Amino acid sequence: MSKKPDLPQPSATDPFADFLCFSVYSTGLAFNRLYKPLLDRYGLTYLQYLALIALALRGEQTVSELGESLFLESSTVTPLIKRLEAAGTVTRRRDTRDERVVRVSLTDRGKAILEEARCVPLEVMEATGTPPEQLQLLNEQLKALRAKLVTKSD
Amino acid sequence: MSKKPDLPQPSATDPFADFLCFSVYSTGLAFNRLYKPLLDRYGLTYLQYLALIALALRGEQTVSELGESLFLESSTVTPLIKRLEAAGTVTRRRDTRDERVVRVSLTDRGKAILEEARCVPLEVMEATGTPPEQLQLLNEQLKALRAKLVTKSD
DNA sequence: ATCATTTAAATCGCATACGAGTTAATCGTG
DNA sequence: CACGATTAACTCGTATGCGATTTAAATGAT
Repeated sequence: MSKKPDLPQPSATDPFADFLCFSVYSTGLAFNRLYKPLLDRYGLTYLQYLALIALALRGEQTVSELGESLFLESSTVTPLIKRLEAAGTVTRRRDTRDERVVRVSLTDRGKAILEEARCVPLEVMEATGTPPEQLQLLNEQLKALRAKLVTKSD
Repeated sequence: MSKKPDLPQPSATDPFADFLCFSVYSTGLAFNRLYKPLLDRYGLTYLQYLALIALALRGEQTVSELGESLFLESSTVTPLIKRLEAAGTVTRRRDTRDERVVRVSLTDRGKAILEEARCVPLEVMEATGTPPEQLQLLNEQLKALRAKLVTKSD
């Protein structure tokens, strides 16, 4: 009677694993844990590292723009960049045209640290033991999903 | 001359977007933001909600086991479950056999709240506007990636 | 020009997150 | 059974994260 065979039902024994939001969440934690000891050597946290990368690749940005780059609110970005400033890796300076905006840019020291840490993401990607094209595909899927989620939360 | 055409090179103009770890990170933030207002009605944070789900689907767990379920350290789980206990959604009780371990379980109130919030994940999944089978595929890829990352960070 | 509105950044309170270290209970080996 | 080693949970300090509010500056409508 065409009864359904036992297809490789991914997690029949553990329905908790089937929450996509949880997989995204916990994979993020796993990335964080893998990066942490590698970045410790440069005195950077995971988020601080991402912020420096964003500044390196996109250039000087206002606090708001950096928030958009990192998908963070200004209430998170402000203390973040203050710590980076204290560490001497970025500069904050008020726009003379519009005193409300603060422009953030990498210092030479920030650039130098990024240069030293150049190999870190490669190490992490190799640690995944997954072919690059597959990682790239996953990245594209996640970006598409993120785009949908962002529009739904305004 | 079979010159490569302009294939849809995903992010030729924005290399920052090509960090898989960042896509995972920011998609997690996007999920959190989408869930937050929906869970507010039940007095739950995103993590508290995930913890209740884990307890509902896997049953009573020790603090360590719940940490493994959620991929969290005990230093995160302990305050989390204390807040849930204060809210009356879980109980903490010392194992009589081994006074070191604390067993966590859902209260009736916790179960009732989960029941009320039953529709939330569906709402979120619908908000993605993505076919379920595609979400399922993405979930499997992420779980595989997470497994690799976890083994590398011990 | 004045004053309500808007806007950018910062501030505040709360809840994650983790590593390092602590405490208390159990285990293991003699 | 004694006692060092291990283990489970907890505590503490630091760094995210966000929503709500605040502050200060720029805008805009009359």
